[in-house]
Amino acid sequence: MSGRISDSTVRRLSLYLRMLRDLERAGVEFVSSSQLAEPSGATSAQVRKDLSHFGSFGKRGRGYSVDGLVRALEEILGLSRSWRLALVGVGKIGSALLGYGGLAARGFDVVAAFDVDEAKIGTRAHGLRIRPMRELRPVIADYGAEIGVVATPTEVAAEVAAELERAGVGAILNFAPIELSDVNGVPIRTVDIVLELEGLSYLMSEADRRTGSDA
Amino acid sequence: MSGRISDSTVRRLSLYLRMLRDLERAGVEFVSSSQLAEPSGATSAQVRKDLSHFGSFGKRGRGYSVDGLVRALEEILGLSRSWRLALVGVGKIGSALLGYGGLAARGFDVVAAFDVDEAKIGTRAHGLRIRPMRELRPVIADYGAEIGVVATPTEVAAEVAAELERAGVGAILNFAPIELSDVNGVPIRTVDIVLELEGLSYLMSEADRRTGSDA
DNA sequence: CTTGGTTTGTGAAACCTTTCACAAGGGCGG
DNA sequence: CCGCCCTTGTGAAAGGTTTCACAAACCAAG
Repeated sequence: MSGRISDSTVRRLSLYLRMLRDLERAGVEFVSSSQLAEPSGATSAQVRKDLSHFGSFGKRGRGYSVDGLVRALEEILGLSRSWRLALVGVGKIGSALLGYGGLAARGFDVVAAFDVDEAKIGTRAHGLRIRPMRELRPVIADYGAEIGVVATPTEVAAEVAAELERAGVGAILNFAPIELSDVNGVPIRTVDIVLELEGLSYLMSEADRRTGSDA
Repeated sequence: MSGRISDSTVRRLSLYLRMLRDLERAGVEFVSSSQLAEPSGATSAQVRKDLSHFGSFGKRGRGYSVDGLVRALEEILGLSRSWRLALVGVGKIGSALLGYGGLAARGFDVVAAFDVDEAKIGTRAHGLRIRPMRELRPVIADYGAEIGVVATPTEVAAEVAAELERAGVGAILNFAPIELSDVNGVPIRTVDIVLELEGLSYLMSEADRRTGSDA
C-alpha cells in the first residue's frame, strides 16, 4: 500500500468522487467497483487497484459504502477543507474564472485578484476588488491563499509564477500556453487550450491520412 | 517507424513546434535535440524518439534544420492548414474563448456560436452572431466546421456533444466537468479545471501529511 | 584525405501502468 | 448453520513509455 501515486490515479480518484457524490445525493448506499468504473472509462480492476493504494475500503460480496468512500476520498484528495485561490490577471480567462460559480461550489474560493492594468485596479469584478501587483505578497500572506492562478499573457507568466511562489503559495494553476517548471516543490498544472486543439488536429489529420491511403 | 502514437508524444510535438517557431523568428538555423528538449522538460533522447516515429529529420553531428522541422511538425500535427470551430454555449467560458485572440492566431477560427438563451440569440459577441440551437446542423454543414466546442452547463454537455457529432464535426473540445466518451471515432478532449485543482489539492495535502509525520 | 569532435537514430534495458485471474471474505436464503 | 453467489484485494502477466548507450553519420580543420 501507498508509494508514489501517479497523476492518472489521482485524476481517476476525482472522477470516482464525483460519481459517488451523485450516488449519495440519489440515496444509494452501496456501489461496486464496476459501477464506479463506468463513467470514467476505467475498468473495475483499475478502480480497486487505485483505491488499494490508500487502504481497504470495500466489503467483499457487497461493494463500497457510498458515504464511507466519499469521506475517504475527500480526505485523500484534501477536499474535506476548502482552498483559497489568488488570481493574477483579470482578462478574459481571469474574469471567466471569477464568474464561474463551480469553483466556490467545490471548495475553491478566489479570495484575491491582481492585475497590472491601472484602469482595472480598484474596480470590482464579480464582487472582488482588483489590486495592484505590489500588493501580491502581503495580501496572499494575509488571506493565507494556498493556490496561485496565472491568467496573464504568456510573456509574463513565468515571472508571475515565480512571484507567487515567493509569496508563499503551495501550488499554481497556469492558463498561459507555456510549460512552467515546478521549482521548489511547488507543483504547477497547466491548462493549455491550444495544446488540446493541436492534439485534436493531429488525430483528425491522422484519420484523414488513413482513409486517404486506404481508399 | 510510425505505429500508434501516444498522447504524450503528440503533446510534446506541439511543445517542440512552439519552441522551433521562436527559434525561427530569432533566425536560428539549426537546433539539437537537447536544446529542443529543455523547455518541455523532456530529455534529448525523448525528442529523438518522438521524432523518429515519423521519419528522420536531423543531420548527425549538426542537429535539426529549424525551418525544415517546423514544416515537418506542422504537417504531422495537421497545422499547415487552419481549422473551423463551432462553439456551443456563450456563457462565461464561451465568451472568453471568443475573445481570446490566441486561437485565431494559431489557426483555430471560431466560425459560429450557438446558445439556448433567447436573450442572447441574435446579439453579437466579439463580432459573431449568436444563433439558436436549431441552426446547429445546417450552419456546421455550411461552414464546414471541423471541431465542436462544448461550453455548456454539465447537464446538457453529453447531449450537445452527440448533436455536434451528428452535425458532422470531426473532433470535440469539452469544457464541462464530465467525461464524455468518444463514440463513433470522434475524439474528445476535456478541459476540466476542477480536476486540475483537485490534483493540486491532493499534492498539497500529500506534502502536508509527509512533513506532518516527519516532524 | 584523414582525424576529431559532435549529434542523430535506435535496439535493449529499465521503469511504470494496466489488465488478468483467482483466493479470501462477506451476505443471504433456506 | 450451510452452501451459494457475489465482489473485493492483490500478486503475476502483459502492455506501454522512457531512459540508456552506442554505432553510424556528418562537419570542419588541418
